Amino acid sequence: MDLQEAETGERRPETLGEEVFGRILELIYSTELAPGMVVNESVLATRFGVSRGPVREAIRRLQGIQLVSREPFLRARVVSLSAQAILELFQMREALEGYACRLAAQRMSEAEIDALIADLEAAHSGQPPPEAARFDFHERVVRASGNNRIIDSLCGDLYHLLRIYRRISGAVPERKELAFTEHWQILRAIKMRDGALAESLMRSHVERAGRHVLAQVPETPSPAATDAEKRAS
Amino acid sequence: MDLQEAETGERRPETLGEEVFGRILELIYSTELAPGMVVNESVLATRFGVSRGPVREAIRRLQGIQLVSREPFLRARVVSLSAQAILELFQMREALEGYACRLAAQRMSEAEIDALIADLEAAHSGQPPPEAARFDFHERVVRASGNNRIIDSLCGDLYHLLRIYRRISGAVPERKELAFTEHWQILRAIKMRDGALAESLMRSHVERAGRHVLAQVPETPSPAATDAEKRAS
DNA sequence: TCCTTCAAAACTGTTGACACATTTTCAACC
DNA sequence: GGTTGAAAATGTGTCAACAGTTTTGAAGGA
Repeated sequence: MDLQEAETGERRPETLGEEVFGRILELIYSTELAPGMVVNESVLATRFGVSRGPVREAIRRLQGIQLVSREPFLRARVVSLSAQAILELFQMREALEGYACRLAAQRMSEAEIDALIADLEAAHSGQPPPEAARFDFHERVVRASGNNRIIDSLCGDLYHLLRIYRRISGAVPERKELAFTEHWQILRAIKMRDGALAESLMRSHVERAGRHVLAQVPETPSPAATDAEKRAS
Repeated sequence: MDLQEAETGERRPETLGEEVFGRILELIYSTELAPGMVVNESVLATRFGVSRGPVREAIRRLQGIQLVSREPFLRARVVSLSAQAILELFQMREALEGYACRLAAQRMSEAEIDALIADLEAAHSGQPPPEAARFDFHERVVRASGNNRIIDSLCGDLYHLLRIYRRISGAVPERKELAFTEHWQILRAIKMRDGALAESLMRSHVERAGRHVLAQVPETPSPAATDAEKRAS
């Protein structure tokens, strides 16, 4: 289980801090570290076979992207988003993805647009892709905006938070069909170079998605906070 | 110069990491650590009379909010924004502050709006306030949006970056007059509860401010990068 | 003179130990 | 039986030393 030995293939020297960061992220995604649970430095350090330094660094980085909350001498915990916080998260997505969509309508080349349309339809009609190269419409549009700051914010920090709560709303067939239609309309607006329309459509789409997630998570202020203590020991 | 001794007044236990973070921030604001200059862990540690641990933590936090750039084993440097990066920064502000403005138009009470109008006019007609309680129109509007995630992003991370480059465009009388007019128009739209108009006006206003900053910083890919080495030694 | 090579210097990454704060335990006391 | 308060236990904050990597700069060759 040692980290050093796991690094067999030669690649450019990655620090332990980076590695541990990714490992903890996986623990959070897999709900082994569920929202509300405590993130213990020593426990993780011994588990990964490293000292507390790199673990501490990784946790601080997770704090930076708001995945764990913490105050000076208190224990760190995986964030447990309230309904209010989820609403705010999707509002921020509305603002940023809407604007990114407007930029994309201005900057994408005809070829890029056509390629994106083709990929969208292929992903919809074809069988589910091999997960490795999954088609992510939102990420594609955001990256097409060309604004690296917005790209980093949406595909970095916010994406991690969304991913925790995406599992909830995933795999609902009817929603999937509706999403395809909305995605297709957005691309149509981009192809027409109507930035304002594209932005408006994207906002509506994100807002709808947000409402859907909120409906699935009606009232769970800190679901795993209590029994988390048990499992941590 | 020791940090422990400087902390004479009793307050709740703040960690050295927090303290050092603030100190380095001040060094960056005062241009003692100018864009492009190296941020050396050991040097700062001895300067502040602490070990490298807290300094390292503070630097990592500065990396998190994108004020210093760094790769694994390379030296950390204060970011030196390119024209492209400044453009992207203001675009993100457009998206976020515009949306915040729309939210503010929906959520502010009549009393809050009137108070904000009064403060705006007082700050404009009256003599420059005592700096401590400076009137910041943008921050007031953003906080009025009620979206904590957007508030943290704009008043936290982005604000630090803007502040470094705000010095450049500050104290230009004609710009100041124009800004007041634009601020006043935005508030008028908010009072009319016209969120779409308020958002549109705020976007134009931010974009104009961005162009103004860009005009002052035409071509300086890394101005202090070269002579920074000298001063660092 | 310029480029290459290679060792010393400087710096960052990592570690284990120690100091301090918080939480929990548990016994004395109302 | 419930409450209070001190001490143990747990966990975070800080430090100094060591290890690995990058940079520096001087010697050697074309």
